[in-house]
Amino acid sequence: MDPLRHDTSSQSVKDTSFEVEDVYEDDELTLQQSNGFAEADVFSLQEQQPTSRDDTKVAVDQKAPHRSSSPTHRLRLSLNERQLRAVTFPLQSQLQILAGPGTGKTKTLISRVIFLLSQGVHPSNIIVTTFTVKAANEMRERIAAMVGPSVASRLVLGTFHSIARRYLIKYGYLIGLPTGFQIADETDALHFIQSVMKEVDPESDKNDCRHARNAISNMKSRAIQPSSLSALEYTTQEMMQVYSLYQGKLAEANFLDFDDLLLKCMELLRTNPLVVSNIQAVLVDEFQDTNVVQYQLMKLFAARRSNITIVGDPDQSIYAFRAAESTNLMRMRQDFQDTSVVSLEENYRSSGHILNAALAVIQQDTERIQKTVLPNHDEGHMPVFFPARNPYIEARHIVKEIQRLIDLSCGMLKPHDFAILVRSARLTRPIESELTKAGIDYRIVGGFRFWEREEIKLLVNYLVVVKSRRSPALLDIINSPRRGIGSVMQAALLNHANAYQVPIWDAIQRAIDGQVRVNAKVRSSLKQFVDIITEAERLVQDSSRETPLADALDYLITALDYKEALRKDRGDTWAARWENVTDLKEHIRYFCATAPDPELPDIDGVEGTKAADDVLSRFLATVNLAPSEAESSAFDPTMVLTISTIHGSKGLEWPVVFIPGVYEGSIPHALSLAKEVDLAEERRLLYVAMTRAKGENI
DNA sequence: CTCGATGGGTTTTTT
DNA sequence: ACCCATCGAG
Repeated sequence: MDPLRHDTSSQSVKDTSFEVEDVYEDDELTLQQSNGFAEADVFSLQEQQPTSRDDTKVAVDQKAPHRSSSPTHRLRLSLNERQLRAVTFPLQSQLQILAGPGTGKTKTLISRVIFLLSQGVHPSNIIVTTFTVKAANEMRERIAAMVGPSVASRLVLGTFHSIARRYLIKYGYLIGLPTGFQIADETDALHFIQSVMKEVDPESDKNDCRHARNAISNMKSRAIQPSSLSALEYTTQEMMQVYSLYQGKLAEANFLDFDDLLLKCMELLRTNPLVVSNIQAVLVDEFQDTNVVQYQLMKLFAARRSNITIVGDPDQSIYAFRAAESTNLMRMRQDFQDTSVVSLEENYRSSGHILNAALAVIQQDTERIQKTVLPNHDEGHMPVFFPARNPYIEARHIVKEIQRLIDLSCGMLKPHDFAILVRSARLTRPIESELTKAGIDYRIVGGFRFWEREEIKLLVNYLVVVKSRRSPALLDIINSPRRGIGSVMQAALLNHANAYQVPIWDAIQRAIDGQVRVNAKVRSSLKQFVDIITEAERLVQDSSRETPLADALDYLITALDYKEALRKDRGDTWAARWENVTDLKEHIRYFCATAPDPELPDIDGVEGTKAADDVLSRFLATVNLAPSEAESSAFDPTMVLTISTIHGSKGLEWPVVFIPGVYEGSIPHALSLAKEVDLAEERRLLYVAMTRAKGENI
């Protein structure tokens, strides 16, 4: 027998299961259950939502033949007692599922969704929020595997941000939001802040801007308005002024930043609750990481029936720096006095020794609420502590250990069974170079994200300019690749734009037309630049093409001679960068071929805006909200090891986990040493990292 | 004016 | 390793 495989049949838990068959056929939901939770074996319910008229496209699955003769979607879930109780908890109530690491949290949440469907709740009347886009996609896939893609695709499922965006696109006009708003990513936001900061404090540098950006985002996450006086307890008059001016700039350019998406959606639902009147159930994953605004949004989503299920674990709250408040758990119990709590205590993931070590870390927090953890595995191996003199020795040791374990297990452990989890993205460097020396492939999640890479951002910014002629993006690309438009020329253009109150794009046009004095060389460069953009725009809008967006990108890359530019400019890293460009091309082709986000259901009595959602805007929104890495599929996925920040590792697990840099200054981070609340978060961070280890009964 | 070379100072975590 | 400020060459 495979000694590394966890043998589930030895579980002491009572196995309970239910099956869903032909769940969705012609608007009828059928559930078949066995030895499960209800007396009736089979019952079916009419799709009963009068407020939803999302019936036009239902026929997709109709070609599925009848139950008796067809292969049916069949699902068997084995749940333990607590999980089952949570899954089948009565509707029209509030439920908190407190689930420690490795207790089957996601499985329980998914099963609850299936349960709700089986109870006749229409999928488009269920909102499920997840913490990342990746988690949302995985969840949709797993649900689709059980109930079919047409049901799964109708769930309103995504991050708070992406769901908010969908509501705002459709109903934003109700609160006077201009159509076609754009989402400001981190770079855009910083650009705006920068220009505001210059006005307020000409001495300010980039670091001050970052600081301001964080401070403002934190206020917005708490729903503090720029006009709020009480905010002065937190921050300075000056900062509030920056905040206020920043909001002005955003509005002027028709931008919403991440926080605005949530705030505007909150405003929308407060003033127009009808918009979510169809919603029968709201489920929130990673509840301990929601901020106040998200909590309010959750309540607003559920305003009609107050049917709320949340899953969370205060011990894994690691986003307080982003204004997440795990006290939302208590807040919810106060707001909804009948809230029930189910704790999942059985840990199916880690060995006993690992759990004990992890608990020893987190129990140092005296404020913490004690929790029962029942290891389902044997004690297993002791975790190893290796004191290293410096990062290079540490990296070498880790890589040697990985090679040793692979050899020792006779290839049973493959590189993809290993993860290296770091506190800060930059700590990966020595490790990367050791891995490269050893010839082990790795991928990095979090940290240097695909979409944040310079070459990717540049090309995306070209697309942004093609779409909107947006000034921040325009300034980013105007001299990249180098075309002789230096900072002085840029300042001149900017000046002209400001003086005449026109967009920078127009200033460029005027320079070409000779209304602004420039020398011939610059003029021809500008002309060339403008031509490239207009030609790309023509391609994007050419509806006779199959993949206009991908074609436009190809054109841009060729016209810019981007490969050559990289080779010339980027020394030894140009090849890797070019590879990223190839990945981007592939990603866009794939994107062109994929279906858009499902539309929100129409609500009787509320006019929705038909999403004028062309490929390019959809793509750009995806880039902003879902900076997931584009999986480079070139190599064997089992031969790839994972490097991730601890934050990025949440919800994942590996047989072997290394946590480098566990020393004061790294974990806990130097910037967190001053305050006990921050230290507590660092402890939880280490706890999360340690509990990623999937213990095996060897 | 632009560009490339040179040298010094640096970085938490992210939707 | 990357970002920035500075400076001299074209």
